[in-house]
Amino acid sequence: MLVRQHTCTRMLAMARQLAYYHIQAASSLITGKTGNIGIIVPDLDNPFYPSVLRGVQACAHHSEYAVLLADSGADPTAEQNLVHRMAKQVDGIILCAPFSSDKQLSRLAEATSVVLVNRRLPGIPGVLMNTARGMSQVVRHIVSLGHRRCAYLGGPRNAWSNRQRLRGLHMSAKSHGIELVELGPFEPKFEGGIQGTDLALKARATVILAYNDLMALGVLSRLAARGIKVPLDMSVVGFDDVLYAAMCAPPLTTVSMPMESAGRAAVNLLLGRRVGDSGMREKIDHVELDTELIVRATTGPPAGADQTIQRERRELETRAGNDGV
Amino acid sequence: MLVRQHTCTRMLAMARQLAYYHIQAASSLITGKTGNIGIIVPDLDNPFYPSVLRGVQACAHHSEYAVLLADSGADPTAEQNLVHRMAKQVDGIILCAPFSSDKQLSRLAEATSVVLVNRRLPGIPGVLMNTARGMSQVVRHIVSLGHRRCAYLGGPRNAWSNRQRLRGLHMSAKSHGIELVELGPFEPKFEGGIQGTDLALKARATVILAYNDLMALGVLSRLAARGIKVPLDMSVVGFDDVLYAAMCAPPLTTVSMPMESAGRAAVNLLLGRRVGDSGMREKIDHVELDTELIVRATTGPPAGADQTIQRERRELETRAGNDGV
DNA sequence: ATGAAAGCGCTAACAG
DNA sequence: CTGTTAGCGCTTTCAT
Repeated sequence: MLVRQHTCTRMLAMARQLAYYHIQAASSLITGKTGNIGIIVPDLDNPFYPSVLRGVQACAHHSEYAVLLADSGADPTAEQNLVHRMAKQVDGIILCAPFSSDKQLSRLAEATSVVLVNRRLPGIPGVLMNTARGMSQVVRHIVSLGHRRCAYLGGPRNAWSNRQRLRGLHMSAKSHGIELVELGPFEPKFEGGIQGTDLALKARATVILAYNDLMALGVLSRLAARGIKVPLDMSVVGFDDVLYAAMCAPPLTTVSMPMESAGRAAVNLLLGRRVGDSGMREKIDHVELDTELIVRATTGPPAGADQTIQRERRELETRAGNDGV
Repeated sequence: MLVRQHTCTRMLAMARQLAYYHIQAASSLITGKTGNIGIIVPDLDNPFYPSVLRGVQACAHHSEYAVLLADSGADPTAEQNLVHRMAKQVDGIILCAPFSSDKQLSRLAEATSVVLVNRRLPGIPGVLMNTARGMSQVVRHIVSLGHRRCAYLGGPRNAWSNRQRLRGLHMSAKSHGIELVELGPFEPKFEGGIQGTDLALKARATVILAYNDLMALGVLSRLAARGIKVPLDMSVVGFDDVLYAAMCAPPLTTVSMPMESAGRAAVNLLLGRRVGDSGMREKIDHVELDTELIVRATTGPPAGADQTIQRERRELETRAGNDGV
């Protein structure tokens, strides 16, 4: 396997001189490996996806893979086509497919090696985010602030992660005995949040939990327009921790999703467990990443609680005074 | 070229039966066309680039091309490598390269067919955005509001578009006789805007013009933290019109850059004027897209002007009253 | 209108 | 350890 220094240099020089360059297509023809990995996202306008894209891109390039990108526009049919079109020129596909049915996905997984992001489906590897954990942190947080009635602004009814979040929320809400008003479904965008706000207000919730940050931003905007102070008169919490969540006013309390890590994990999964790899070793084909509540400035005690808290504080002071004397 | 109906159906049936699918790699070997186009962006975290990516993606897929994506991390060296790595498996590359030198870019353009986005370089096709136009609209807008002293929060010193914006600003400022305080360079991000704000305040500007929206958002945040009302005590205008510019509070006055159109235009340029296409026809290799000032809620008359305006209004009323009698 | 054959640049298997 | 060869799936050209 060793080659003399001299020979090596000579070869390199010759290669350069002939302007040689490796043509992937030719070798792929015979090896069957393309050196590409594909990623399909439903909507590049949602800052969530550029973030996972970033992780995918970084990790893939680190492993000398190129990245093929496609935007399905959240349309399952388009998604099908894209996967099939891509399948021929990639070694595997990372699929962000919140809307396709399980059956559709299973069919797709036959065309090529795929790993799902943010969706669990037995038999297909995937990277998941433990939203139940984040959700339970949210509930404990708002309960500790004194909230008793919470509105959830739902995302698309058939989005897997929406069902997931709702499930986590129901569990936590029940175990903490808080009332849950379930609103929606809404478009998981700014406008959806605006719509949901008025409904939540009417439902007399003291805290609004939005399906994602984009919606939460809409909530913030609508609340401001209606002269409702955050977090004084209303608390709001989002989901995702997109870039803007930290930049808005007031900065948004939200559950951070490890989007970039998810992208990296997806690539590793894809590269570690390939299609022809019918190993008997236990397939470690699911990765679960933790989510974390990030408390910023949009959550506080409910309006009613202020007086309670002030009363308590006064009592404490009085007592302290008494003790002092 | 015609084939009988019967033969056609038979072929199709056979193809299906054999689970035939076209392998791009094989044909690319002989035709030299890969059916892919590449795009290299400096930073996926800047919402600007996902937007052009969207345009590229949509347009490419419309033309049956696949899209190879790479993130250079704003590093010219990485960019060089990426281009060379990509060159072999794409028919052309769309390059968002604000930081590379002209010489570096020229060298890259030899490796494959490239089109530049947001950068003019004779000899290399590119899609440009007429920032001078947007900038002049900005200046006219703030002058008409009564501002006389404007701070510009500069982006990276060597970013092409920063130099471009500055040039446009200088021209317009001079012709309208407004004072210009040039600050920076700053990181073209939220944090950069925060930094710049205090400087602009100290410089007693009544309007802050940020290199991009992300910085403008930082300005808004810092201003709020310091209790300075926008647009009452300070006006701010951004650049780009990213998604969030319309969603923040107050909504940001900004110059909209046609990012998605730019992506589409880049693809068309690439596909229309290919490497072997040494036509004598005048090479229409530059596209210029218009930018437009979007006036939202962060610009208003300067603090001092309020009284002036009120006085004027009073005078008008008085006169009207006199006229009426 | 259809069939046959050559060869794109590479890798893998085999011969020296 | 080095050199040779066959052939991956497709397109193109040439012959029928």
